[in-house]
Amino acid sequence: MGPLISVKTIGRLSLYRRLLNRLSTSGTQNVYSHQLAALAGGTAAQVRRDMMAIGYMGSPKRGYDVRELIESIGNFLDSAQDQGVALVGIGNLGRAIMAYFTGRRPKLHIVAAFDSDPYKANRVILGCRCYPIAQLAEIVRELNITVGIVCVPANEAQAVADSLVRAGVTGILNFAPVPLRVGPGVYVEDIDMTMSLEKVAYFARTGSEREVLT
Amino acid sequence: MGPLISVKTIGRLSLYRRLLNRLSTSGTQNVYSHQLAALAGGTAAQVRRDMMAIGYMGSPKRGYDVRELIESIGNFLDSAQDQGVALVGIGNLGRAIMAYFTGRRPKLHIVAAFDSDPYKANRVILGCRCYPIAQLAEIVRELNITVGIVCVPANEAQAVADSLVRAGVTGILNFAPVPLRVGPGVYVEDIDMTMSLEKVAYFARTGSEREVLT
DNA sequence: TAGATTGTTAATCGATTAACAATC
DNA sequence: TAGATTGTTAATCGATTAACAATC
Repeated sequence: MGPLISVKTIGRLSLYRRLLNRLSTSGTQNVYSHQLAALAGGTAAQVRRDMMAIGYMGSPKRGYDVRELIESIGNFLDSAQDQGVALVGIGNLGRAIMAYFTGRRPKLHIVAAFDSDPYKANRVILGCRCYPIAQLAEIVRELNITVGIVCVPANEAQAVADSLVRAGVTGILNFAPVPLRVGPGVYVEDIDMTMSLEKVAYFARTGSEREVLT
Repeated sequence: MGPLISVKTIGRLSLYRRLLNRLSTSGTQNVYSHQLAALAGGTAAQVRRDMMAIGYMGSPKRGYDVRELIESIGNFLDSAQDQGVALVGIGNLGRAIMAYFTGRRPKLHIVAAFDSDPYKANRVILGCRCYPIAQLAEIVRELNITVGIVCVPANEAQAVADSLVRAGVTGILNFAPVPLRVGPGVYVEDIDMTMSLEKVAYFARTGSEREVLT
């Protein structure tokens, strides 16, 4: 059992790594907490706390070593073995997400896609095999898939989530515009684009002095 | 100047309204805080706090009136006039988002799209006129657009955001995998799908007892 | 009335911020 | 050394939770 790390910290680590990769390719070898904070849109103290949380120590003289830090974050975030991902719902959004994630992370692959529409199933999209949703449980078990991405309409989302969990999935990224209810062993991250757009529209209208709240 | 409401509350109101609309179409007339909380994945106390924040009062006997509550939330969230939205970046994700939001909210329309690729510009997608990015400032001002959606690659995102803000946009929904820096008068909501997927993969692997943290 | 739900206030909890000694 | 940055601890802040009187 590793150290206890919050959801927010895990998310920031993902962001830090991407920012560090960009720095690295442009030749930067060291970075100070306030520099990384400026890039990430946070505070220097928060960056240092996050680094302490994963047990990576900097030095007062040179800050953090970019290469070592990327590696330390990878030790935390990345799985040792390949992790399979299932995408459910191959509509516009599903296909865009498939294209977006393909080849982005070496250990994290979308290895199967599912759709209730038989015309969408039984083909190959971006190198990923698509199946009818009736085969979901079978394929998820067979391929040892642990992560699901839900891109189906709101009224199908809960049933899809239930099927995924029953088949052994323990983490779900949910794009359906409705919260999912799952058991205690399963982590769900909701991406609610409608909510986000309405928030933006609201604060675009009423001014951003309220942005400071929370 | 209306009452002070937090970003989180505004987001939840958006969710409540959608859930209430579903209840309404299925004939439900009243709802209790714990029922709405169960649907939204929150607590009853939180729902009641949110209702108090927008000044809508329930009754101990009948809880909240669904129809009135939908209307009260609308008074808060919705603009009196139409609000124009600009979408920048008409790749896979951009087109999916365009399809996703088209016709979803009566007062919130994507009225212009932009892309740096001339082959994508100067056409109509889903009823929305597309322009070369060179015309962004001009069109945004002309159409009084106040909300921008950024779907361009990471290395172009900050420049696009700067252009949008200069042209008068005061709210940005950012899908580019990099945080945007904007001045104080502008609200930015980041949707970082890579971060979200890595979080899900991490907690799918390490178990969800840590999910409780934060 | 009895009872569940409501609005409201006080207590708790966690995260952020500020302060500071240690380090290169 | 001087000085900026680091890890660490204490103070602050905000939100959530719990407790409770008021209401239909």
